[in-house]
Amino acid sequence: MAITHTQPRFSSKLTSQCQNCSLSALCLPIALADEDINRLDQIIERKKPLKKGEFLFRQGDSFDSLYAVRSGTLKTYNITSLGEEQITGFYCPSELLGLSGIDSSTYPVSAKALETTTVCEIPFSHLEELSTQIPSLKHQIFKIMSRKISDDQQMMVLLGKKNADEKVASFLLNLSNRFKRRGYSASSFRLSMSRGEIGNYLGLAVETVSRVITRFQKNELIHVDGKEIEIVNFEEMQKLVGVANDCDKIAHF
Amino acid sequence: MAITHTQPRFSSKLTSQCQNCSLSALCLPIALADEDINRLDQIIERKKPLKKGEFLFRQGDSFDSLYAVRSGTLKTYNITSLGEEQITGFYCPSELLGLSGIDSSTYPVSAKALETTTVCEIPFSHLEELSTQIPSLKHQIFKIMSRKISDDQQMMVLLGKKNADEKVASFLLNLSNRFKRRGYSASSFRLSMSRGEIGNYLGLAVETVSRVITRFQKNELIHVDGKEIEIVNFEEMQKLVGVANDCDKIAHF
DNA sequence: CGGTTAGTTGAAGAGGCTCAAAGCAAGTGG
DNA sequence: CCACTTGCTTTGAGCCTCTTCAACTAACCG
Repeated sequence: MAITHTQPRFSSKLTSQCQNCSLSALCLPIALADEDINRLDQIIERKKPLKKGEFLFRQGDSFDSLYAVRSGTLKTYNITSLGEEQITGFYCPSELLGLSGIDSSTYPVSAKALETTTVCEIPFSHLEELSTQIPSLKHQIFKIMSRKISDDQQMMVLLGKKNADEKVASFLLNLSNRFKRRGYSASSFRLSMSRGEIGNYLGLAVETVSRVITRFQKNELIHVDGKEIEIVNFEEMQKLVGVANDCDKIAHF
Repeated sequence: MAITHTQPRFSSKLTSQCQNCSLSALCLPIALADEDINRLDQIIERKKPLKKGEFLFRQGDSFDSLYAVRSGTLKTYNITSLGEEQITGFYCPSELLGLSGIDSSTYPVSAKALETTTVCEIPFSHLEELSTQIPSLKHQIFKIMSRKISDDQQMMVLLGKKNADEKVASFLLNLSNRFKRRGYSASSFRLSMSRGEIGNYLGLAVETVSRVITRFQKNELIHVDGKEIEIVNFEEMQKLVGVANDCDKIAHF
């Protein structure tokens, strides 16, 4: 489990790892009192980094923990009856994964690192126990799960109603917003997933993704260099998406 | 709010409405002790029936309550930037709706009755409070939300990867399973939604839905009479879906 | 290096959409 | 009780978007 808790736990001077963490404002501890953060901090295990391609958990593994991404990126996916992979989400730093495992006591998806990735493991039984003692923590969990539900429903709209251009534009703007939230550039970032994974996620063929991205570049909406993306014309991109989607959603977070 | 609580509340002889409700095994109270069910029962308001087309709540309304369907059916949908409706779910008796509103304090979708419908209103602040006192209730809420998340992800797979036949077959088998769970026939049921609404939900044109259903009937997979559906050949239907989807998911419930 | 994987580009084809029209059921008013 | 409206469903025909198949390039790695 490789935890490095060398500091006395309830010292009022020495802060917990959660308090030091640059993601704490986005992650679970939001709106918790200092002493509560310390209690949460105690149940969290910092795991050693995953290398690209390694599993955090596999579809069918028994569910024990939620995970918060500290650095890197993961994808979750499940294997369809035909043996093909279907990606259900990408996870960036500060984002929580594993929520879908609570119900069935096994993870219904696999989680794999797209690059070197570190996570905080949050044993769910401890979290649940702690949430009994800290109502605001429980509230926070409800909110996070609720948000996941409405985000997924936006994704359903995207998959059901949008064409290839709209899908790719939505995807890029969504990533842009997620980077922005944690203080990185909204206009310039690196895709940690392949074109194939983007297509899989968006319900498009690889070739279509490639063509759309190339066309966006020709029309000077974005600038592309391999996995490096720069969004040049935000207005046009948002017009493509239909303005009212991802951006609004991120705004009220 | 038109509640008809004529019985003394904590009598050990007179059971609560939740206990009498035929849906209690499927709804929230599952796994609660009798006295806890009574406490839950107290915060629940039975609302007067909604007529077809009436709103339970509207996109943007302030979020106060979850709702459990007692009878009838509802759809949830949101309005895209182009002003078109996008259906995000259908809700049958015993199913809970409103979960996506917890995060943002307003409902991100509208809920409209597809036929005469009655619901139980569960004020969320009360539920949350009660869940502090009853850990198993809190656990139950986590599970329900988690299940919603994994169901929605299955839906994303359906929308992203499946063709028209597979979508319609999945939809019908999913409904079949939901009817079965609450004791109705799995093979014979009535669609409370129009072809247009099915198409909207599945990301298909009305015409396509109509054609697929007609073809299923020709191939003797189902028998159709307007909104009445009878599934004749389950094996073939499940082959279409890919076997491993909805059915498995329902099985481990 | 040769081998492998990821990405791009072109051409052909299919699945589902759009448009248009007609059938059908339920309700409304004369 | 019938004519008319209204909304939902079905069916046909043509078109368009995206997929599939294939070839080619670039990058990466033992």
